[in-house]
Order: sequence, then structure tokens, then C-alpha cells
Amino acid sequence: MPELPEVETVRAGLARRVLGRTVADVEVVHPRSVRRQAGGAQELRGRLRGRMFGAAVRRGKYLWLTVSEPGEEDPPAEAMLAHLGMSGQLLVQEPPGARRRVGELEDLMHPAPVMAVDDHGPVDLTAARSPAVTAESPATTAHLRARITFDDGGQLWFVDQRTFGHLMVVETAPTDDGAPAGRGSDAAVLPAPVAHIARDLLDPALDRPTLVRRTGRRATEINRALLDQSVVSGVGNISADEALWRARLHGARRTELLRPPRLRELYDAATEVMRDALAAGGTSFDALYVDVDGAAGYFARSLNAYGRAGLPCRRCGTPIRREQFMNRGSFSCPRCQRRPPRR
DNA sequence: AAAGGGACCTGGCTGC
DNA sequence: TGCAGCCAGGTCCCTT
Repeated sequence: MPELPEVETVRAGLARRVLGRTVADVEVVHPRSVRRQAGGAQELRGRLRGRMFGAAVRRGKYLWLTVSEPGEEDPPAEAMLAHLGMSGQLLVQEPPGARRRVGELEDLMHPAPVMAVDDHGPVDLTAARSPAVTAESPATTAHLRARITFDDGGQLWFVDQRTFGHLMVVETAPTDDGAPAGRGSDAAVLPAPVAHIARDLLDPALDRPTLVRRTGRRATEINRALLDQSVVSGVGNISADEALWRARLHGARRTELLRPPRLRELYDAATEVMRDALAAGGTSFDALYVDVDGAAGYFARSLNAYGRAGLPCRRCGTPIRREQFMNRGSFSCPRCQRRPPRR
């Protein structure tokens, strides 16, 4: 389930592998994957063919590649926006026998270390990285939703089992504050559909005092505020549970009753969760999430709350509980994270 | 206006 | 054994 760390891993991969490449053709296999594109598959294709990918930028769980005419001097005014939803992947396929690209060589020579933390402390899992799920595997080809072919024969595949994700080409507009739009960007422009998405916890331009103030002004449960992408972006169900566990807060605590120092602690905890997961290459539990080369992340091994119902809390040994929240599971320690009194 | 709940989607798992 | 039903969750949209 891609959350911010997984999307950042994908963004970094795209930055190494597809920037400067020109689109020769686009094939949309499943119309639902382009449902948000006005004009549908035809429009997407028309707006990508013959054009070149520029910067790879991410804000929260949204990711985009700027799009421009080859040789164009002006800053790109359009972008291909992608959201991976629950199960989306962006996979780069090089043509058989092609010379390895610089970014690919770097990946092979200096594979990113994969670290995790289990019951016995930090573990280096780099050597244990699973064999890449190749794009030719039946499961991947069965869920291929769109294929972008470059003029050099390489391809970018959008694979998405549950089709919650989508692709679209949209106009960009200046950001509110004029600061870079997000991770990976020098440009202060945002794709229109991302305008309501707040900065995320790994964004250097995030204004934390304002975030804390705004959160305290809301009248809702802290769990809801964490998951609300217009407050702060990038937090999903997994990282929300993990951040609340680290901060020893129950998700049903009311935002308006939490004091600023407590909110600061919570956001600091959430930031640590993001950084740890990113260092591990993603939080996925299964083969659904993979980076641009198809390698799964290992952060799942260091989860403290999420998915651990009945298992002992790593702090106090009390069995982790599972509660129903917003039609989904929420995991917490009954002792470290006391449920607030009913109002 | 802000908050809350349902819909969307597919594959894996559970229980009868 | 087979199948129905439940569960997973990010985001949008509708209702209150």
C-alpha cells in the first residue's frame, strides 16, 4: 500500500530513469486508470506523444513528471500526474540488449541499503532483497493499465491491480507560497488537481508552527486529522497508527484538546516514521508494492502497531488491540495509548 | 463551512 | 470442494 515513502522511492527511480526521454506512444489498457483525464485516453495520448519528461516531483502521495516540447526553453506548464492508489506501480522497462543507462548502472553498482528493525535491533536486509518482480510476470502483465513507449524503445508501465490509482496530463499553476512545489522540484508550480494537497512532513518548505496551529483549530479526532491530506499530506493508515504509537496517543483524542507541544511530538513522530520507512525503501507487506525495478521494501518488519493485533506491545508487552475506525482497522496499545473518555 | 460517511475496486482469506 | 461474503484502504463526493 503505497504511502509517502513508497511514492518517494518511485519518484527517485523515475528521476534516474525517465528524465529527458521522449514519448513515442501511449497505450491505455484500462480506461478506469485515466478516469480523471478530461477527454480520456485519447487526450492523454495526444498530450504526451512527442513530448519530453522533465523533473520528477512529489507532494504527499501525488507524483508528477513535468512535460515539455523537446528543445523548449520556457519552464514546463504541464505535467503527467500519477497517483498509485492502493496498488499502483510505475515500472521502467529497457529494451532487450539495450546499453544500460547511467542511472541503471548506478543502481546496480551501489544498491540502496535496505535496513529494518526487528525484535533484536537493526538488521541489514540489503542482501535479502527479493528478486525483482519482472514486468513479464503474469501477475504484472495482467494488471498492466497503461504503457508509455519512449522513442529509444524503453517503456514506462503503469500497473495497478485494484485500479484506485490514475494517470493524467494537466496544466500546472504557481504554488501559494512561491516555494518549490515538493520533493524533487526547483519549480514553484503545482498540477491543478494537487492544489488542495498540503505539504508533507518531508517537505523542507513545510511550515510546522502553522501546521500545529491549524491542527489545534480543528474539531475532530487526531486520527482523522492525520489522514486528511489537506492538513498535512503523505500520512496513510499505516504511518498514522505507527506515529500515534510512538507518540503514545490514541487516535480518538480530540484535536482541540491536544496542546501544541503534544501535537509537535506527534508530528515529529510521524516524520520519523516517514524517514525510517524511506530508509528501508518502503513499508509494503507483500508483493503489491514495488519500486521502479520491482524490488519490494522491508519496513513491514519494523512495524510496532499496524497489523499486530494480539501481539505484545514492544514497549510494555500488552497485546495490541484492533479497533474499527473509518471503515478500516486501527491498531494501538491499550496501555500506552489510553482511549479518551467519551464526550 | 467543516465534518463524517459511503463508494469505488480486486484478490486473498475465512467459514459454512 | 465450492462459493459467498468479508477485508484491505486513498481519495472523491455527497450529505448533514
